[in-house]
Amino acid sequence: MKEEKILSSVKDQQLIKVRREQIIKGAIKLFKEKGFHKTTTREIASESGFSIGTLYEYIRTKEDVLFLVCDSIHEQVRERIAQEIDLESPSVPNMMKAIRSYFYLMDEMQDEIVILYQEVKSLKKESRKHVLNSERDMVGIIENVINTCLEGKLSAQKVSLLANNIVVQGHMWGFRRWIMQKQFTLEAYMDEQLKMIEHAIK
Amino acid sequence: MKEEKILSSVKDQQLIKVRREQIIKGAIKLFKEKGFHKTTTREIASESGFSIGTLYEYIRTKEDVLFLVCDSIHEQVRERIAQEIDLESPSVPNMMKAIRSYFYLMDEMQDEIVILYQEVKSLKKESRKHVLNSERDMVGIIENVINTCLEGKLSAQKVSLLANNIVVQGHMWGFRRWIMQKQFTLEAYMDEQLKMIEHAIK
Amino acid sequence: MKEEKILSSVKDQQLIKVRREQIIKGAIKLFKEKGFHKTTTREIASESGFSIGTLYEYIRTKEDVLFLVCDSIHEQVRERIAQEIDLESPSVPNMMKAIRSYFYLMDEMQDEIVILYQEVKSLKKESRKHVLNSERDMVGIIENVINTCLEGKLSAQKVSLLANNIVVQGHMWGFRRWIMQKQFTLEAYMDEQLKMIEHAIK
Amino acid sequence: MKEEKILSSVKDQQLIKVRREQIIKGAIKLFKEKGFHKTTTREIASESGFSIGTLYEYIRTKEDVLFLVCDSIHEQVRERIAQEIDLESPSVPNMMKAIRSYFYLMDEMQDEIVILYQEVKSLKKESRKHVLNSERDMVGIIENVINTCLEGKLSAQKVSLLANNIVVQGHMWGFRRWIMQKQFTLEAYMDEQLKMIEHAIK
DNA sequence: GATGAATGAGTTTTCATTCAT
DNA sequence: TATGAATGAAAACTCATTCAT
Repeated sequence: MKEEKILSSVKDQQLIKVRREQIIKGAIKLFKEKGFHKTTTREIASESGFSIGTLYEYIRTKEDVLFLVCDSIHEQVRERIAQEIDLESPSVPNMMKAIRSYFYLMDEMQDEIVILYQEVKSLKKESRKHVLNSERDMVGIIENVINTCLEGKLSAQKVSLLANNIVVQGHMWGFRRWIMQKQFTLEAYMDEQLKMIEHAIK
Repeated sequence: MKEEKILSSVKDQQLIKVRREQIIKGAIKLFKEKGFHKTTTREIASESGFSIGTLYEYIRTKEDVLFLVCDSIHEQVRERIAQEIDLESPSVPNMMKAIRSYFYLMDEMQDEIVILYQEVKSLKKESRKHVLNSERDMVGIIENVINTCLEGKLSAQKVSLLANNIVVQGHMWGFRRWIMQKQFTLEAYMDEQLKMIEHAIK
Repeated sequence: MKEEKILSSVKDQQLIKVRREQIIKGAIKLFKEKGFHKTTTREIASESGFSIGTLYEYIRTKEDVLFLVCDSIHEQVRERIAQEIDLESPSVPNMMKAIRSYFYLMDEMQDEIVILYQEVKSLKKESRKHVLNSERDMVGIIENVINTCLEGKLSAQKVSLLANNIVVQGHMWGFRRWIMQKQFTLEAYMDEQLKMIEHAIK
Repeated sequence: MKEEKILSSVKDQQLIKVRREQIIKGAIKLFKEKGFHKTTTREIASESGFSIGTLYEYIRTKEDVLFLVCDSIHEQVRERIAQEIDLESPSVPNMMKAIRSYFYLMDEMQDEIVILYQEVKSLKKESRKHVLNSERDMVGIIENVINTCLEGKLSAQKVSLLANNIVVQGHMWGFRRWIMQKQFTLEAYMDEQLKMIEHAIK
């Protein structure tokens, strides 16, 4: 992980972890409400439960908070997906189940996903790269599910495209909620998308 | 359209149009490079070729510029699409041609699309609604193509979902360029997406 | 008068007079509502019925407008007072009648008087002097009434003080309206003030 | 008092008090010289001895400074008057002494009084109301002196009018200094005004 | 004479960051 | 380690004034 690269003047690693979790939690709440730019460091500090001075003991710049947040969101997604996807007995139905789990997760994490879509560009090159790599990993996980369940029936390119489509379809449920969630229930949305995917892999 | 709702202290409507086009052009260039928040009104003014005072003769607030930009992007997309889509002789191949045209357009307008994805949330409710409505219109156009070419073969819901998928697939070529354009040429991307769509409508 | 000292690029003296009257009328209306500082030259121009460019054909600076206004207010007071005060048959009752006339006038011109109290300090030294001289003239008129009617019964100092008191009592009916006009009708106010003045000159 | 209603981002109440006193002192100096509108917040900050950023830690808007100043002026007057007026043994001579004290105070605070006359209108409704109430209190104090010393000899209306006259006569020594102080010494001014008052209450 | 678009210096206000305690 | 007062660069926006048409 790259989080360690963010410097802190505090020595106690355990404390750093605790404080940063507070920061991430507070910041996500605020970013959901008003976005990164309209949130001030003072607000982040107070939402995190400590003073502005203390905040700056655990980060160097406001952008560090954004990085921490983006990284943490990916971390959460990764963890949850790892828990839910079961590739013990690979099969098309199990692949569908996995995708369904992913969609459920994306529904739960809508606001977080929107943060990623809107604020990643505010990261410096280096951090942005790291975050995009996490995103790439996510695609890799889906690709892996597909490959395992379809036993190489599809070309690598097709698998990659399908995986990306699935990932983005999960996102769009959230970032296009103003249109998708007006016309579909989550179940209907998933059913229809899955049907199309089934057609595509036949 | 809503552009007219942005007040200007200048009376000459023709001049307003010309100046606002300058503003939009300058602002898009800057927003592509550094985003809305990191672009200053002074930069917009000077990139547009006039003084800060003159800028403010044609807009009320910085947010007006963002609205002008978002609206103009949709306007461009709409115009171009209208030109290219030909529904005289509806057929599946013509539908594919239309989608291909749309993908080409999205390729050309990648940066603009990214602006929409990242900055629309900075608009006030009212303006955001207007912009999202333009987006809805875009989906409507695609739905129309599908319906015309498939002669009602698919349910309304399926059509809507398919149209949204196509629209977003056009966008993702741009906003996920760091992953898609590393693995696909534009042609390959379109070919593969179109194949999947063909499967889905069979 | 000093109004002539304000330069204009227009030659036609009659036109200058007409335009400046428009300016004064418009400006007084605006100054009453929002004060000198919060009124813009654009507003003055449009309230006067012409363009900003035309406004600047008849004045040099925004301060000129203020001077025009202050001078005009004094001019109006002077004119009206001259009309109303009749010193043909001097007597204490006639003096009281004159003071009463003055109070009525001050009641009518409350807002204008408030402008003087609040904005004269924004004039440049030169113009301020001129305006203060008009004010001095006003005191002179009242002194004259007193002297004529009391036939020199009071010392010059007493007359001067009494005149200043009367003048300011006229003003305070307006600039302390939030307290005076809550407790007194204009008639009651005048009656009581006149009674006190009568005591003082006995 | 209402000063507490002005928000500060600083927590230390004692420090707020100290800093605001600095602000008030600096601002009064500047307002005396150039008025509220021509004084910039930067000038206020530097005159107060700190940076513009620090100024804004103790106030919200420039208008807050004006309110602080107006409120403080009334506060000073109130304190000083309370000290000087002695109603232990009420009598006409003691009343005269009290008025004299008030006149002395007004002489000392001329510039401050002029600030009130010229700038109160720049306060928002709420703050203006508060300041005018302080002014009403001042009248109340004088009324109280009169009532106590004259044991109800005069009607309530007469007392109110007399008190207002006295208050304004105190002010006019300052705001009409260009005429009064050219013709009277402070002593002569007070003597003559007091004589007239004596006539009035007989 | 009249117009109104263009100008840019100047103003208020914000907020990330630092550092003494 | 934690605090929060101090800082000042930077930003949006205004408006008196000019001048070409």
